[in-house]
Amino acid sequence: MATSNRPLTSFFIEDILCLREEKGGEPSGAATKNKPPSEATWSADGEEDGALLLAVAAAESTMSRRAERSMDASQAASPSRGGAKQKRSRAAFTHVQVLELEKKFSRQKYLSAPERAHLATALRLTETQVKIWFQNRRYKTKRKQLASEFGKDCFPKAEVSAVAEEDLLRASLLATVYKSYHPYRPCVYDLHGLGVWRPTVW
DNA sequence: ACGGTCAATTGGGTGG
DNA sequence: CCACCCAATTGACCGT
Repeated sequence: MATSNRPLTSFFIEDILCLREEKGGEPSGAATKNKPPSEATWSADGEEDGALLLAVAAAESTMSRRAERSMDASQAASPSRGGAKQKRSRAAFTHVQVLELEKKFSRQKYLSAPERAHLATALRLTETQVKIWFQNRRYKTKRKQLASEFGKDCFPKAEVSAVAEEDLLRASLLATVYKSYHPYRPCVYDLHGLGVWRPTVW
């Protein structure tokens, strides 16, 4: 049961706000029985942090209207513990947050605990949020892939693989981000010749 | 209105 | 137990 994991998930936003204030503090309860950082494999990721934090900071000033409203709503619905039923809040991650999550996901579908903690801190999300995002993302990818494979039977020539489809998705996401924040350069997303990202488009 | 998207929840399973 | 996973569902929010 997830409840053992996170009993009061409706207070996620509160956690985020706490994180913002305490700067990297652990969200209370849940998912934070951290293993020792033995598996802290920050080979290439360490050097991204600067840019990452910059990007997140920048994103905060150019936060999407949707996310902004979401935050406002969550604050308005600040929990009166023990009172009436809490209206479930649904956080809307900023473009940059999603972008960084996507970027990470494109390289690895699973995160170790330290990796998750690191990413969560960098993006100012809770570890649980990062975990759930990856969970949902994997499931989404799988569904898409199954759908496209099923579609292939009906339309054998439709070789638009799930991967290519996702590239398009990312590309459009990138477009949105860069339109709203130019200094965050797309060259960051060139995946060492993997051909996943096409910064030259920009 | 309404359908789509997506973060969050639920429930069942696995491994250490 | 606990943390994590997948799969499915729920519910808030958005564009139309």
